[in-house]
Amino acid sequence: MTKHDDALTEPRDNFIIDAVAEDLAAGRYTRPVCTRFPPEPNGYMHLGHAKGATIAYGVAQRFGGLFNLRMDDTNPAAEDQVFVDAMIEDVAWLLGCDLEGRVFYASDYFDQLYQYALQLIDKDLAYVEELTLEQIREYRGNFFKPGRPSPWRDRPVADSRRLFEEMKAGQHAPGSLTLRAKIDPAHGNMNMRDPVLYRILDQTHHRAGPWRIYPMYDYAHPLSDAIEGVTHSTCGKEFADHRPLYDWCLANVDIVEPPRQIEYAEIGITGVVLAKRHLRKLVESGVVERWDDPRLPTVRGLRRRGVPAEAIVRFCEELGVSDGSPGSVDTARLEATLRDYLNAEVPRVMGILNPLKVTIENIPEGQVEQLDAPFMPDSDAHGSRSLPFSREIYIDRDDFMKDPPKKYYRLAPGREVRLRYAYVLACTEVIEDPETGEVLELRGTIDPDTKGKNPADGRKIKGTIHWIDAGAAVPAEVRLYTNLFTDALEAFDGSQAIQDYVDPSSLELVTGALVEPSLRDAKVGHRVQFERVGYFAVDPDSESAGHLVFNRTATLRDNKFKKIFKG
RNA sequence: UCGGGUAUCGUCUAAUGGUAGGACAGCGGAUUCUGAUUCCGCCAAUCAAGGUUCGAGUCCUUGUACCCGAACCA
Repeated sequence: MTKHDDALTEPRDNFIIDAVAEDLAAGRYTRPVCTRFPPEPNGYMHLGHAKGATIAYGVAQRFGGLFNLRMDDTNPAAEDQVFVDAMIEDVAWLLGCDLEGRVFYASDYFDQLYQYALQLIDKDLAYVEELTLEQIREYRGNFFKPGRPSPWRDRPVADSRRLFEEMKAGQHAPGSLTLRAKIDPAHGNMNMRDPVLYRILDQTHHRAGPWRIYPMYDYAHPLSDAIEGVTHSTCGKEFADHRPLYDWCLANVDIVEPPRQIEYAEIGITGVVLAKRHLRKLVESGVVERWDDPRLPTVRGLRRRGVPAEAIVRFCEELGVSDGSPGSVDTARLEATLRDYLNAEVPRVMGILNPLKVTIENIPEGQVEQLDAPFMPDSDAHGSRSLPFSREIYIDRDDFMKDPPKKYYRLAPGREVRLRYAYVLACTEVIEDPETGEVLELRGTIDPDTKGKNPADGRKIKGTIHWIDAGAAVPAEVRLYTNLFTDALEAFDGSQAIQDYVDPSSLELVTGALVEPSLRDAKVGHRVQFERVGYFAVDPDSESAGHLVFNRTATLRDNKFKKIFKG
């Protein structure tokens, strides 16, 4: 079922797995273990969803069971088919599976759900309410004040049944009537104070068609789980208070071996905003262009940035599942997992963000040497390519300094560096703009006896830099991303405008970059490491832009280098 | 003030009455034709107070702190 080799095969044991194992041992279910990921199709999938999907999928995998993707599409006012399609695509990509026909819709159960509601009415466990929204709220009380019974609570069963049928038939105005469970108006748990089961909506369902009554989450969810044969229904702890109602619904209609809801602690990520309304605000206000902006924590955004699905899944798994109180992990954790994956999997190439020309005076004009360079050092994993090398090359401006500090072991006047996979280069001359002092070009010589070996006289070359032959360099655009938000986000409590926390330099556009010739026909999505620079992926814009566009997926760690300049 | 939940290194997470462990972050060092990777080392925790027990992070009592909950949203 999965295409990911290592990531999902052996999820770590956790308290959910223990609970499922206990249920199995106790013989609670005669059907196979089945879990589900139940997004509402009213937005794009993000990291928070990814964790939920990973957990549910992992439990199913662990027990050789089934995994359902179910659209919790019970509120047509908020939902849309484009989100349904996007969600299916994202989940399939993330999990690396084709879902094998296991995509379901709560809206497909509307008829069955209606029948169950009739059962509740007939058992005098549900009644049709005539109170308005405001009245219901007032009657319900609050945390400190118990609710009191609705005057319609003891309406005869036959009346409720007739009214409910009329609601379905569209004979009552939206908001005029609801169906309520008859549980306990004064219950300590607010969810149990005669919760609304059905409301009338003047909406046609994007999938189910011309319905007029729509089930509420608390009613539709447990029954949808049961209808699908779900055994274990995982969700965030914010639903723990809903579990009694989940169980009540299942216990009072005609259902055997009811599914079991298990809540785990949702976890935040520092520096990341997941709330749908804030994400939407960022898109609508134009802070980011689209939902797949590589700075967004949406699955589409991460994917476009070059983050592999396996890395996301592994991140979710490494986080673990706990029933503790929810906290926040540092973004560094995501990056660590990402780098770990990329480091092991991605080919090395050379790319220059800010080119500086170097003329090598002891190479004759017109001479081109082909140098063999592996795509993965010390490994045959990706084979190798041939790099042209001639009199004119480019290096990165960051790799040259006129007046370098002591520990700077790259190029400087009179100093030597190793050109990666080539020769040792000495800088003999710096050509500057006489007015601005800007370095225009360097001249130097190579030591011809240093290909594949160190200088014979034993001198140590401490630095190695990347380069690209001037005649073969391919122009490219590079987009450098950092966190979308400034550190001020820490103080964000959800009430301010999220746009005010956006870091305007979170995207840096580099238009004059150069990449090595092996990348000329790189496909969209292709991931590489520009040696010494970072990890990059080819952006879809490459197809329309007429040149290669790379997104920086992650930087390389640079813990030692920082110190050279910061003392 | 009601209901539910949770307290373990800075962070996330193990330890199911028997050596408090791992990962991330941080800090040292070694190796390196990527200042990457890799390797080694260091730092660092059981919310508090009582109790049960040969033995408590785990069980009990009391207290404290934090999270969630008052849509005809999910």
